[in-house]
Amino acid sequence: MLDHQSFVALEEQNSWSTRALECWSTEVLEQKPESPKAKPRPNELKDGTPKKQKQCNCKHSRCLKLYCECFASGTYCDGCNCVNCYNNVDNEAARRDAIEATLERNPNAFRPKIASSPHGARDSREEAGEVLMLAKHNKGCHCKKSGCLKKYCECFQANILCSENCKCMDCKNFEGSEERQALFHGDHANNMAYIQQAANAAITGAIGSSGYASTPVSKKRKGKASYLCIFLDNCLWRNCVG
DNA sequence: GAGTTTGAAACT
DNA sequence: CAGTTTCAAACTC
Ligand SMILES: [Zn+2]
Ligand SMILES: [Zn+2]
Ligand SMILES: [Zn+2]
Ligand SMILES: [Zn+2]
Ligand SMILES: [Zn+2]
Ligand SMILES: [Zn+2]
Repeated sequence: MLDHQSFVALEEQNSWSTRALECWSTEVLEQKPESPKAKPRPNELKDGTPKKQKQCNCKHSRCLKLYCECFASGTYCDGCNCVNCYNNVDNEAARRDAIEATLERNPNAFRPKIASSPHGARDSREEAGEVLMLAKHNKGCHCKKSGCLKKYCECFQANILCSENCKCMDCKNFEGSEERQALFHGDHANNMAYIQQAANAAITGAIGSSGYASTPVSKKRKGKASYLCIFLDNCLWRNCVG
C-alpha cells in the first residue's frame, strides 16, 4: 500500500487530465453577461495553484473545440505545441465565439465532469479508495473496447468507478472486478503506469486544490516528464523514468 | 518517434 | 435521436 511519503512524492505530478475533468474553468464560467472588466488576462494562476499547464498538441481544431484540453479546461493555451492556435489573447473574439457556441451545445461543457465526493476528510488509510468510490462521472462513459480500464475511459482516467450514468460495454471498472483488482495487485511490472496514475489521480482529487503545502521532491527529471515514480529507485517497471 | 487504437466531441 | 466523422490523446511497438 502507498504510504504517506509516496503520496507526497506524487503530488508534484499533478495530473492535468484529471484536473481538466474536475476543475472549474475560471475565465469561462463567468456567467455574468457583462462584468465591467472583462480582463483579457491569460491563465492567471490563482496563487497557490501551481501552473503546471500540460500542453496540448492540437493541429486541426485551432484549440477552439472541446477536443482541445486547454480549451476544455477553460484556460488559454500557453506553451503548447498546437498549430493554428486561436485559444489565446490575440484571438479573443474568436475564442469567445467558440466558448459561446460550445456552451450552446452543452451548457455544462466547462463544468466539472466529475461530481466530487460528498465529503472530503476520510480516515487517512483509504482516502484514495473513498474518493474513488463516491465520485461519479456526470455523463458517464460509452466505452466499447477498453473495458474501462485504460485512460481512454474518462471514468478510469479520473480514477473513479463506472456508474449507472455509464453506457459502456463489457465494463470492468466496477468494485470487485477481477481485472480491475489485477491492475493494482497484479504481478508488478506492466501495471505500473496505472498504479501511478491512479495514485496520483486520487491525490489530486483528494487534496489537489484543497491546499496541502506542497513538498517538491524534485524538479523536472530528464527535462520532460514531471512524473515521480512512487517506487523511486526500486521501481521494476522498465519504462520508469524515475 | 511512428503508427495504431480509442471514445468524446462534432457533425449530419 | 442515431449514425458517421473528426480529433487528439492513450497506447503500442
Ligand atoms: Zn489545443
Ligand atoms: Zn493548449
Ligand atoms: Zn492551442
Ligand atoms: Zn469507460
Ligand atoms: Zn464509465
Ligand atoms: Zn465502464
